[in-house]
Amino acid sequence: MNTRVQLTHEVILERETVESLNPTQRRIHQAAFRLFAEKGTSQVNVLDLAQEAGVARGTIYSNIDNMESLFETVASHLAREMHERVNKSFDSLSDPAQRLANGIRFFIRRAHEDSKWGAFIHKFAMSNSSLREMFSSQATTDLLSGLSSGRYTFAQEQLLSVLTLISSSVLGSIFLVLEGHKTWRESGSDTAELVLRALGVPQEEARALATTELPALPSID
Amino acid sequence: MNTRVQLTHEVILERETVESLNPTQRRIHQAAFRLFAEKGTSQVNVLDLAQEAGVARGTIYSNIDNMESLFETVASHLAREMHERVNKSFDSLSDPAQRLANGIRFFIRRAHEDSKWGAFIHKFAMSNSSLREMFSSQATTDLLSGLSSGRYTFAQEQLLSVLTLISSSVLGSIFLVLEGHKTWRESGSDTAELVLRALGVPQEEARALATTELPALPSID
DNA sequence: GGTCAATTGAACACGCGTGTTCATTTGGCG
DNA sequence: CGCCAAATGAACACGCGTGTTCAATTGACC
Repeated sequence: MNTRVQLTHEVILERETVESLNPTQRRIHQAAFRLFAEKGTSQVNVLDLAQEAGVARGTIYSNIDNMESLFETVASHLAREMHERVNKSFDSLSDPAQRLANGIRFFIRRAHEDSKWGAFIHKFAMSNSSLREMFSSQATTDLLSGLSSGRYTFAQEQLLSVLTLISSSVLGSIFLVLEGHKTWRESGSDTAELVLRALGVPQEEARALATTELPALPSID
Repeated sequence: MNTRVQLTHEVILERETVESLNPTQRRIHQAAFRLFAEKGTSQVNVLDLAQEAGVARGTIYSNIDNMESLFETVASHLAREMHERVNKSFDSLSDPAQRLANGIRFFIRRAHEDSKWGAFIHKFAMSNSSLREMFSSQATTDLLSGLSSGRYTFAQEQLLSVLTLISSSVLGSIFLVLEGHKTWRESGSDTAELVLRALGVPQEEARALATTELPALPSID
């Protein structure tokens, strides 16, 4: 029972029937999220999961198929949730450069505020397709509109390289914050500024865009 | 029996007595390198390793202590080898921006030429300290000298963020190449150009520096 | 109070990987 | 040829995780 949702730039994410999760399943999924973030997929076993969820081992088996699909569900749920909240926040912003700067900083701030979330993203953003799509669908639209409005100065053929630069530096920055080597403010502003400069935004302007007051992430519904 | 080696910028790598590896141990280490690259640390078991090395299971146990130290040895050997070769190539280059561009492209080209190497770097560059040090020690010197010569225009306090941007975008680019989404030439030049622009190098100059003929990596001894 | 679905937790069989031991074989070298 | 260190591979005990079954318990709801 899945419905398909068309996103801004020909990227498709599956909408899971999250609503159909009963309380027990929700606890299991939340526990799984924490464990995956801490230990990585291959290190999470059923017993740990049961204990973390405060549930008996048998309950796990009667509520999930296997670890793999559980992980997939958790990851795509995460991707969808973040994607929607960021998009919602973008409703009030038209400047693609400002949106990009804010997007970058949203991710980095959230990794700071919820280190489990940050760890999860950092571990799986490259290997999981839902998360990868979240990153690229988020940025592609704004990159293209920024290009055509002359705000960015890179070649169309470099789009994929630019996308990769953006997502990987966000991940690197999240890592920096998680390890405590930088505050999220510094790391977020620095990364946003550097990325904008790479795209052709003049230094002073890039700095300004990267250091505005960052609004709170809207919640969904 | 380890000797310490002082690198250019107060970064220390251990010199293993690689020479002391007998032929059997060398085969085991090389097999381990391949398996770690393919499957990740936690998925390599003794039986697989023995088969890949063309050796009996008992031989593994009498030649290594455990997987963990084996991995550590392999990783730091890799870091040292690459570090030395890149450094050697830099002997003939004085421009920090040209060195940085070439360094970035060396990594990406090598990942293409030896996909096992690329996979290993991509998997472990962030989590292994030897590999992390290789990245940062490689770049820090040139970043600082480029800063003081006015070639780069970023703030000293952003050094760590810049280092992170560089290493993570190289990793992202390696991923792109490994997945076959881009050729190493495009991906390498794009990444080098984008990074230089982020540091303040004007677009045309950045493009030129990122598209020069890339020399072969020197071999060591 | 009775019903029923969900949860519990113990028991079981199974596979896989570890690390050790050891009798046997191999192959290089004096 | 004989020596000896290294390599072999089978056997063993062990721990851990899986996935299944099932009788007993819980607790929400009518």
